[in-house]
Amino acid sequence: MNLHTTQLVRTDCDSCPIRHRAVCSRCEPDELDVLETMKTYKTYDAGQTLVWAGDSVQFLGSVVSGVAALSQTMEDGRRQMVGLLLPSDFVGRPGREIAPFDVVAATEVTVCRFQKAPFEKLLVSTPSIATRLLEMTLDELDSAREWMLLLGRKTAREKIASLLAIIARRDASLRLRKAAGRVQFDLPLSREAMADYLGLTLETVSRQISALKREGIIELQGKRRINIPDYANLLNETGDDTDGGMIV
Amino acid sequence: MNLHTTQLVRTDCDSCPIRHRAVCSRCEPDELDVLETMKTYKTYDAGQTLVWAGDSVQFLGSVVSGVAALSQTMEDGRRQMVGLLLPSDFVGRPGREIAPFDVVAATEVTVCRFQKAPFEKLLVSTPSIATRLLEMTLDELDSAREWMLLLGRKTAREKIASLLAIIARRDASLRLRKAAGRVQFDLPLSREAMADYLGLTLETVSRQISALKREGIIELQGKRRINIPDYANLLNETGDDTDGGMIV
DNA sequence: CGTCGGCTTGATTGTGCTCAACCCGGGTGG
DNA sequence: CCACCCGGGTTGAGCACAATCAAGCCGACG
Repeated sequence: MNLHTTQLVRTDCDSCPIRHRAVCSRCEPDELDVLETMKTYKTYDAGQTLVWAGDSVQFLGSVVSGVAALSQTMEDGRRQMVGLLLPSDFVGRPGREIAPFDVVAATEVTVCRFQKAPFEKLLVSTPSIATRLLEMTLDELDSAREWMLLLGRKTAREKIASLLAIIARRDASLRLRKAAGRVQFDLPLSREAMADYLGLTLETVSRQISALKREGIIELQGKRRINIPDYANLLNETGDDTDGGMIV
Repeated sequence: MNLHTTQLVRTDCDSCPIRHRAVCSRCEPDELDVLETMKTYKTYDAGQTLVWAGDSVQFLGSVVSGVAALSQTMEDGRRQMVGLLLPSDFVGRPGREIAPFDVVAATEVTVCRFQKAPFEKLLVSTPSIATRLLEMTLDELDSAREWMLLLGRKTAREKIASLLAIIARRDASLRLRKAAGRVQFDLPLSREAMADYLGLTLETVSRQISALKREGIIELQGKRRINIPDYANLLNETGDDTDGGMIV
């Protein structure tokens, strides 16, 4: 479990990298002061489980850095990822005692955590947090529904292209640019994690990545570094409206 | 478009069948009075589209009776249903101008509607509505994630069994009973709608239903009336934890 | 140097899709 | 009243895409 890597730090909300996108993005300075006294940072190793499905939930919070995966496992071992938690995304749900899904760190992950009960009280008394959380939840619901189209109707090739396109766009927006023309980024997911997310086997993932590489739509440096000569070509392979109606 | 069937009615919230489950379930009498002045009922024919994806949203509201489907279509015609709206479910999302998905009546549907802008104002000033909406949205998000497991990892047979099990349970809960032993109900969906929901073709849906019938797990009276001799047997075919960990 | 985990590639299989014919019941018009 | 049509559903034959089973590659690390 590598507890030695777990850290407890406290930093200023003003200088927080996710300040403008997280649950607290609409908070007034005095509200932030309250949060500041409640929060604790914790960092998890890649592969560590933050929350087990079925366990009672101890804390809620925001992903500050790294990537975590929300997933579900059937008795016979079939697994499906049902959400990717990226920086600024919210972990846990107020008002529910038991966690419905596993939360696993895909990379090293740092979370800004709050005890569940105090945060729930805050939610009632602080509309700026409640409203933002509602907004974020509605966005996540839309993403989940987009993902349902991918899982139900897209081909393996389209699934891979869609995932790469989404990660590319997200990565671009993180450095405040628009994904277009030549783009490159690091995959935060292993082939197996991609398979779990896309509803495929890892062999199929590997084959489709090879195919896209063979056709020059993507280039690889090592296993994880992806280089896209022309983002538009990649979008053509996603099966989506090429003129950007996609939500995520 | 059968406009002649469209009705405008006004009824008392106290006697509303979805009073205890809808967005308004936590409202105080005075808050209900406000809603009462704002609401309008409208009934749609089966097959009618309540909202087109991409159009600007005119209203929000609750499904009072009937079943509506939320769905998405790709340019080449592939379609995926991404949500079923049943009585008490909320239609539309505050804070978004453009509808991301089509909303189509699967059966005749009656909706209790509010103009978007006034309702959004109410949302800010009335925590009992905002809180309830957050809770409902979180529940829907969980359901969507459950559905992702089905779409990504279940076999055609498991998909059909899961859908039937869910409808059976829902139907039972509507008449305040638990699904167990012998159960029967009407399918609110055509074979095609089932296929759209399950990420299958209608031929596969038909074949799997025939297979379940052949094996005595279900019985049919006509095309739509389903009779389940033993609900536990059906659950065995869903691929889920048989001891009821399922959410929906 | 050997091992191990993550990944790639190959051969084969099988589930669900496609294309196509047909059935059935209800509604319509001659 | 019957013939016809039409939409929804069923069934069949063949195929294709992704899963499965299996071997081997590559780089990191002890």
